[in-house]
Amino acid sequence: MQKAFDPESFESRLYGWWSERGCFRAEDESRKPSFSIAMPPPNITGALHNGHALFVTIEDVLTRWKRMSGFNTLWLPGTDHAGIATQMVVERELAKQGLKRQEMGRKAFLAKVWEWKEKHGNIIVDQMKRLGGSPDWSRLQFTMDPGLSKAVRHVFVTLFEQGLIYRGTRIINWCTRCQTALSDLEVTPTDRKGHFWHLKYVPTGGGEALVIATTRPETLLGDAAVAVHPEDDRYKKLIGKKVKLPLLGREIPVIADSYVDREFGSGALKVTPGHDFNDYDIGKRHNLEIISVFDKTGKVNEHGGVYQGLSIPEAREKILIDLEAQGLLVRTEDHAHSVGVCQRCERVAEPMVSDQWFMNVKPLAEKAIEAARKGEKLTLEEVDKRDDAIKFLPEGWVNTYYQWMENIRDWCVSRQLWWGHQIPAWYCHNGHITVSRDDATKCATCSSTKMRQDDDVLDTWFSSGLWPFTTLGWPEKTKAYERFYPTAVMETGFDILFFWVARMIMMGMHFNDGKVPFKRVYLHAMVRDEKGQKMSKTKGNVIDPLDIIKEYGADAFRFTLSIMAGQGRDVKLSLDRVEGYKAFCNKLWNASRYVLMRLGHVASELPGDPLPKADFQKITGGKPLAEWVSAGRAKFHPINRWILAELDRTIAAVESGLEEFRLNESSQALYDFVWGQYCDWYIEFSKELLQHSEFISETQGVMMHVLEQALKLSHPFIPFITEEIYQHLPERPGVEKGAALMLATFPKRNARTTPEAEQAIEMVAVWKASIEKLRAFRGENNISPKARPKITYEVSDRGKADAFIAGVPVIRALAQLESLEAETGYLRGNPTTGEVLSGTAKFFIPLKGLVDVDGELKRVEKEKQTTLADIEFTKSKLAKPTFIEKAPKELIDKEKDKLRALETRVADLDHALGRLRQLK
RNA sequence: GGGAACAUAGCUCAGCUGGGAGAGCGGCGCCCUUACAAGGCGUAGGUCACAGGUUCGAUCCCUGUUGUUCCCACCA
Repeated sequence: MQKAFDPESFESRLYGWWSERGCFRAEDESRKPSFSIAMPPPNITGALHNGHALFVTIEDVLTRWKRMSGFNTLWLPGTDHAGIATQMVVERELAKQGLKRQEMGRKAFLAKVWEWKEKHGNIIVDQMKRLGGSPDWSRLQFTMDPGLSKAVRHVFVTLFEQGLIYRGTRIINWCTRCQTALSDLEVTPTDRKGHFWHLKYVPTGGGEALVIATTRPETLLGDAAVAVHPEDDRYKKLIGKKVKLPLLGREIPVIADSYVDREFGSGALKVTPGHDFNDYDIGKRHNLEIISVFDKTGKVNEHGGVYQGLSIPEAREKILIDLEAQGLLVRTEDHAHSVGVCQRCERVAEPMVSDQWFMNVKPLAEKAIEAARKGEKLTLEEVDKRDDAIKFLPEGWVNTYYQWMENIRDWCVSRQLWWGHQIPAWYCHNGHITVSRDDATKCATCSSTKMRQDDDVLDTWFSSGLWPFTTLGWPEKTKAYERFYPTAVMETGFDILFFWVARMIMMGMHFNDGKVPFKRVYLHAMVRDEKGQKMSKTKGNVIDPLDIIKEYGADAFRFTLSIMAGQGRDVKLSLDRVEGYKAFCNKLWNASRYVLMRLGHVASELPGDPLPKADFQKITGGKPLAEWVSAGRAKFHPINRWILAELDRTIAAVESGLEEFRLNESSQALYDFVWGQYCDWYIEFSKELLQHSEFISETQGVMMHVLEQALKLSHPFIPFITEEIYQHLPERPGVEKGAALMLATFPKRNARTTPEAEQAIEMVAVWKASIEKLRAFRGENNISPKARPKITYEVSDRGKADAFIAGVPVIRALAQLESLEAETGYLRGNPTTGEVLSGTAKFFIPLKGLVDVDGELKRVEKEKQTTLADIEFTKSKLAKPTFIEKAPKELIDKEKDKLRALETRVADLDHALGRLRQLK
């Protein structure tokens, strides 16, 4: 092993090695239980960002954990064609060569997109590999693969046959730049500074003009009426009368509708059914004419009179000038309001009336709500066992889901794009529609053979909504489908809860006999920068995950993401943290080197004390280490028993964290164990233990076993470094040479703590406390780390004498003492002796030449003060009659014991103070 | 307008349904001790946003206030 941890030297080598050995493969036929995750397919236009890194990490941790735990594990990867996004990227690319999609024609353009896809579509796949992701790449799917496309058609046609998909003329959101319809979700409300213009509408019969406020004066071209509230006394007499539309002079009626808010503006509303959602509804109620005045490119059409041909902003400007000139503009005020913009290009989305395909999702939504309601009442384990319930994690999201689902509206599924699944509907020259799974050549109504397929494609989310089952070969009843549907968990970002998760649940249940597509939904947080701001190119605060990997290694990055991915919390990515966890990897690396040296399998750099080369065949008598440990651990040295108990505790913590997707808890437990226990204490203890021949082989065995288990336990989080170290481990019974850690068995928690383990934990706790007290004494008194004092001890708790004495050698070693012997009366009472008390023992330290008396006086005085405060606090607690009456007995006894101990302590401190003062 | 989450050490966060607050980074001091200076040891630093309530006891449960963030919604 190299001396320094250098992730670049092994990451890509190991990934290739796993891949060659088929470590990522899931089996269609297997006796093992199944565990499956459908990967949220990244867009083919995407470059790996931190959101991807987070989901790859989380899903890979789960996948690797389940794989090692004996499951036939499928993590199914794929990519999404991402209709608008991809089409825009390719169009931009072509524009550089002076090419336009409209001029090329559909066929040639699509050929270019496919070409682009072949070239760039898998970049993100390679990037996911850099992170160590372990999906079954042999099953990689693309939303426009033939199988999936076939399934999409099947779904569309089936829904059409069921009357759930229909073609209709309705008001929809339209992007004049992308020139396509958008669903409600693809329009993002954005705060914009605008104006409120107050316009005059003059009644035809004369009289006072109506003043109407609008933020969009250009829409007056399409006004079909003016609406007032039926109870509004100001306008009552005008209802049924007509007013003259400014500029155009068309006469429009004044109607009464209770939708109008009397308090808002002037209380009169211009109604433009062709270009406003609410006005469209009002228009329906009053049978108003729908006048569309803008065309698909956002220009005024032939209904706009002299304004025809102007763009919307141009028309607005001109209209305002003209209104002003005619004295019809009463006043203008600033007005901040929210407008819907196209999610992709950020241009203001126009409500327009248009022919589109819609899906009635309400009936599907009801069942999807039902599944979540069931899941809410069940535990995670119960949900895992059935296929009709879904559990949300964090639970709070389920409310957001209900809110949307309960108010769901028909989904506009057609898009006026070329890149995507073309709608399987054909029109004959008589205008009949034929919807068909195969390319229609004959009209179903009139048998005409002059057929033309609908130009439109489906919303990208339509096909991704089918992802969890179409990727398994559905509608064919494939083995993969039988084995892996429903999937275990859907892990993705909350930002696509409605776009994707909700639709998968609806579609999944509808097309799979009510079986949910996944049993758990785990919504992870957003990755933000360290100040909590969204990362964006314009802010310039984007951290490229590939740069992080390059600088700190994939493992350190993964570990950072895991430990920061507390449920539902934002992940504030800070490079300081990544650096800290790289240090953790380095620690693990070096601890492993130490172990290998002590096993004699790596040339020791230590002068002298060569240890025998560990022969595990001999040490364990041919048994696998785990068996040898569980058979013999009760009789091991307390230090070995203790670290095994700590390991058990860690296994339990890691596992329970993983079960509930609390990756932060699992990784924190690993960190604490590896660094805080194994490295800081066990390895230090072992240096002493290995000096005693009777403990050498036992300690070598335990040291090796614990390292191996720790590597297994950490592997899902930090796969590369653990595999690399694992491959350096010496031969041992039960482990095939060259076996991959990735496919090793995940540690199982030990049944329960035995008395022997309890005893060892207690003993080691006493030793650690003694060492810490002695170190603190040295630190506070500025005793040089190089000094090796000779000190003595006296056991204060006779019952624990043996336990304490067994630890004397390690205390001596870790507290850097020349000697630690039983006090024989020589140091006690000597005015130059310092005393350190630690629970069960008292230490006597000759101070002469080591310490300055003033410093020590200060220290003791300070400790006395805090102890006195503690006594005060405890006394007052015990003095309360209500506490004595109502608090549990154990607690009261504990408090009383504590008080006694504190009082003894104060007496000792007074004693020490007296001595020190004498010394002065 | 409706809903949700959050507010704990200088910074980033733990604290898993109540019994005297923890970690990492940063700070300070000492040490290149034979796995690791990407290290070791020690140490400082908190009225757990604020105000009430429940309780013997509240960072934790309830109510309100303030602040931050997010989602949903048709106010022209």
